[in-house]
Amino acid sequence: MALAPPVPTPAEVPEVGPRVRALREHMGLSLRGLADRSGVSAPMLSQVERGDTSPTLAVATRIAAGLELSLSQLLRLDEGDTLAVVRADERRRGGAVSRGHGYEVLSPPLPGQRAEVSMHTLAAGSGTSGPGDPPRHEPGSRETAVALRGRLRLVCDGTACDLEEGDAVTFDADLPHHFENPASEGEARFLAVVAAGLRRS
Amino acid sequence: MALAPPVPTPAEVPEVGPRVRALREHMGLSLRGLADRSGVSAPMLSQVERGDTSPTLAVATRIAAGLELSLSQLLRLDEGDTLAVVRADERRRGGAVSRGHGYEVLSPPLPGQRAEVSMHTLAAGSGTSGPGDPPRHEPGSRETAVALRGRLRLVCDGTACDLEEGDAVTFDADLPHHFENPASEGEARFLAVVAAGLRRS
DNA sequence: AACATGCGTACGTGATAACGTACGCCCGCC
DNA sequence: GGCGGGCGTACGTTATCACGTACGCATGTT
Repeated sequence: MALAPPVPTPAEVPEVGPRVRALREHMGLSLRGLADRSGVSAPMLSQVERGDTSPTLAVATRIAAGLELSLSQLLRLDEGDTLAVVRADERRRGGAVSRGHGYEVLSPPLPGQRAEVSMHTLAAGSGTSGPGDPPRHEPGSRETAVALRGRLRLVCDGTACDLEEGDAVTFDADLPHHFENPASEGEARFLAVVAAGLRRS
Repeated sequence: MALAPPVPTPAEVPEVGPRVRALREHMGLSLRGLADRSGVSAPMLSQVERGDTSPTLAVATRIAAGLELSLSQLLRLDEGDTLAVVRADERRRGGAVSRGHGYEVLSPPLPGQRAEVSMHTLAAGSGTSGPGDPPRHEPGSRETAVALRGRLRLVCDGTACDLEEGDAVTFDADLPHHFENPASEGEARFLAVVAAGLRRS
């Protein structure tokens, strides 16, 4: 009985085929070449690429490994379009979460956006949020921060990490974390990139 | 890109079983309850949870949907490297693709990395590459660039786009594109974020 | 030309994923 | 106690995944 599920989600099957083909060709590999690397037969790869069959997780993992990717990397798919400019004077100014902290979102609010880029400014002695309100991001997201001016301290999951001008740090953004400007005077400025997986509502 | 090893990756299969069971029980669902929501039979769910079988991508997607997750969220078993710092003096300096162009990669070369962050410097009148060698990225990837110093021109798919200091732009990185410093004197500096993804071709 | 090499795909077979049904089990309860 | 209903799992069948082989088609050799 093809009963409509009670409260389910649309269950759209991902089309990994074109992606596998694009990645394989991007590496300059033939079907048999990828077959050797992955342990998956060339005809199977062809069928997967054309969407004739839906591979097993085990096979999909081996394909991803042959492409030197993790499975979750291989399966990441959404849609995006065109080109969007965010001018310096029309940025979305972030709400003042804590005093001494200001930020602007540099990436456009488009659907299909996979990475949010934001510029942050911290007054001397201030931080991105209080400990009572940990601004942890969506599970699975990763954050890269680049110290552009001044000195910066990242406290991630209880561990502090000091950054000099020009340093960069990458960490799991779903852990509780915040940034501080430890200097007694002078503004600190850093750029943050949060890359997240898909989100369902 | 050195494609040295014929069998480079060991291909470890992810064990989603315990994760599915944990998520299902966390939602207070029985096997049949999740079966109704996902459209996957209860015995199948039981086998998947115990690792008896490796589900198809299609089935795994329906299971994830029943758990109100995307597939990549369900499969997110990226072993956490938690935090990685790239110091300003130990950056991987990019090869000099064209004269007057230098760049450094700020994000660590870890697996599971979803966004590559790099800092670029362009001498006056130079560009990121010649027209003969378009540095387009992997199909589906998206790039966000932030102009940090000087003026910058992005030529994406034949269309030019001028950026002032502080401006940001986001575009599909699989299109042929390059950056230029149109000024007659003075260095330009910008930060680039490339996030991988999928776009239908 | 003819041959050889490598590409992607069609074919047939064995393995197994996925289904529906049915069993044993533990609880709450007339 | 007996009984209905829920749970997770074992069983047997069907659909299909995945493999090895082989074909047609483009290349590039002697």
